[in-house]
Amino acid sequence: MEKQTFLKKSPLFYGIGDKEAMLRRLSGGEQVYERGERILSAGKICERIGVILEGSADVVREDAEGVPVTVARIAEGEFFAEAFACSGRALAVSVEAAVRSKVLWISVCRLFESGGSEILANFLRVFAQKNVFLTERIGHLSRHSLREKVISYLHGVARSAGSATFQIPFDRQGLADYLGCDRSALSAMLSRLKREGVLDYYKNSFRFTEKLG
Amino acid sequence: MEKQTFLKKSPLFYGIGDKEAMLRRLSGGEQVYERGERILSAGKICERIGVILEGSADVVREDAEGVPVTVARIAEGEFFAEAFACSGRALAVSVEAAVRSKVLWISVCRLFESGGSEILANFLRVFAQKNVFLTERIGHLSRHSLREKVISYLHGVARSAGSATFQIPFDRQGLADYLGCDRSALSAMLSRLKREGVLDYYKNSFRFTEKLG
DNA sequence: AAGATTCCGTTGTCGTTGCAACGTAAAAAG
DNA sequence: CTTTTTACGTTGCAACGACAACGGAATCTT
Repeated sequence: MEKQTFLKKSPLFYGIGDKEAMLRRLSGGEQVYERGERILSAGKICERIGVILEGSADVVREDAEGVPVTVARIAEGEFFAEAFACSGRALAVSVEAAVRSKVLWISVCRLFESGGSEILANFLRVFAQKNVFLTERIGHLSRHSLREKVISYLHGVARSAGSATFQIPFDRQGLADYLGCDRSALSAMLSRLKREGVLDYYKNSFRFTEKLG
Repeated sequence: MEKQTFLKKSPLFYGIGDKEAMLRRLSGGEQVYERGERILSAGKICERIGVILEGSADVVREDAEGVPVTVARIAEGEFFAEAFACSGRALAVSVEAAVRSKVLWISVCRLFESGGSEILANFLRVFAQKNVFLTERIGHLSRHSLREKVISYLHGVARSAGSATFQIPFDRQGLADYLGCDRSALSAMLSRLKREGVLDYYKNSFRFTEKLG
């Protein structure tokens, strides 16, 4: 992805007149990382937001026993470390290049000091939206049984779609990760709900058989 | 809490020269709500951020069966609806006054249009920090067993404290809610970890007996 | 001081779910 | 077309955890 493409498509730069000039004001440089190379290390303070222009990167968290676990993948055009950089908190995760990747860095202090109100407003909107998504996911994860987790999630999607028929953006493994459960347990619960007549589904298309809350 | 106290203490107005003038620019008015009165309704678009100047409010979410569940309480000096208002998304929750309460409203469009860079940067920092907290909680909630949830959480606190001895800001029920589990199951797990020699604790004071990851 | 209330740990039961293993179907690679 | 890989569902099992109920300790109230 070219820098121009990113500038054009990213909500961070939406409505900014001279996007390239703005990026020059905010730029913290570009850098290429080889496959497997460490981009950011947990525990460090990061003062830049990273944008993946080419390639992809893995977010790695160390669990309690010190075993590294990949918790997310950053794809082309997406960014990372934004919350840590903007809040000034130490990184809780590390980031590694999954393949040879080009990263565009955005300096947070320049954003705060020489960025305009428009771009700050854009960042605020993006953060607020992410906030809503995270809170939503917490709502599902907080349920005490798998059945409730699944129904809570599917109802949420149905409500967003405004219809009892809807599609989900996950495959089974992805949904299991999102809901913090086992894939096979999820499959079993889905077919149980189908058997009970609550749901019907085929692949990623779902339909609530009963009335919608 | 007086408006001046809020302005002085809130990170939203940190470093703003004339805080009162800024608030006048952003103000969406003040309003008093009686105990039990609906402040915001799920499904609506909200264009203001609410600040509780006096009293407290409950955040109520409707579960899949339509049963209202209180998911959080907003205390004096805290704010609510900020993520929905700033992202422009419809409210996923309702807010009701827990007691007779006074709410200060902050207009988001004025924040975006006539607010300065400084205050936008403050909001951005606050959102980013909340983002980090939410992500942290998701990390704990995503674990597949209660044992892992508890250890993940406690290790996180220990790491923040930089010591194997630390205090937690929850009572047992509060921690159970945070981790999405049953209180008695949590108690049982804690005493099991103590019995196994992993942990030691008394009330809210904890200590890891083994090495810290 | 006595009673009421809250908080916490324990126990027992039963449904649940993580986990490993397997089979099938579809998709991708060759 | 054949082989390989990936995605899903199913099953069995053992461990787990939600839930209810209880008792004790500490705190608050009167």
